[in-house]
Amino acid sequence: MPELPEVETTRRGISPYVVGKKVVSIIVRQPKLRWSVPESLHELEGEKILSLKRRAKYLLLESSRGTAILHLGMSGSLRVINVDLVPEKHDHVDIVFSTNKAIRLRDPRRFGAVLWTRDDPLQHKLLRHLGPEPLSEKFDALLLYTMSRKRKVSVKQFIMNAQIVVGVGNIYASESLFMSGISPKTAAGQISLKRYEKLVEAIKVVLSRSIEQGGTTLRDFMQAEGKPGYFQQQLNVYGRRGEECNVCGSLIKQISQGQRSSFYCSSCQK
DNA sequence: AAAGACACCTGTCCGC
DNA sequence: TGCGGACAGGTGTCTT
Repeated sequence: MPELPEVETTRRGISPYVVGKKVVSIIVRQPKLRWSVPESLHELEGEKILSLKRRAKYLLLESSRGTAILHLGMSGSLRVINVDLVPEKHDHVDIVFSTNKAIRLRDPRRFGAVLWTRDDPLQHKLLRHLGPEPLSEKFDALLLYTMSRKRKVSVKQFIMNAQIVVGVGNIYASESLFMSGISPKTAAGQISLKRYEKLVEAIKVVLSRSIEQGGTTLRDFMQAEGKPGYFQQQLNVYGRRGEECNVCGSLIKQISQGQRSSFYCSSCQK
């Protein structure tokens, strides 16, 4: 479900209910997520949340004793609720605050994660080797150009590789490639610096626009307060197989790359 | 080292 | 209308 814009939308939505608030309890109804929820997570109980940060698609709830690391996987969402709201089937974890509000993790497919670290979360095994944030200055055309030389992997899979750049998931990879006029099938190593400049600009524009719109709701993504995202109205190719290209009218194609669907316009993207 | 396949899990939608 | 199968917004791990 969530790519970077959806995770960032979630972070902004829950932030007022979390930062500076005291955790009174953590309820784990289903510990079997992607990894088992560790017992040590309860070290957060009694602690005040000092900050709520995002790195890639991970959310980091920092306290003086350690940091909870949350990931929403494919189907996870976080909602702000009143503590007495009856949990439903896939509501696996609640972090309850002294305000009588809680953040509730719902995740039907259970590809998400809730972890705990006492150390610098950025040095955690899962975060340590991540590439730059796409909306930071560290992410630029020269980086993509340099990292891609001699690489035969398709450009679409290349920009979805979190070691190269984080946060570009399946929707926004297709959308960014459309905006920059690059075919998803092109080998990463064959793309010029000039074209990577276009691609980097497109990734930044697509992601920031989506954040402004509250993310993309395809099926079930909801912001923390229950509203859907609105960016799906601006999708040019994702999920539009067989429909007319908004620019040239050709029919949008769908192919499979690395067992993920890619959507593109074969006349606008070369 | 890079690239590809597969794993994890449940819900929904498509085609017959 | 019902059913099986394909597919879904992610990513770590194993094999080649």
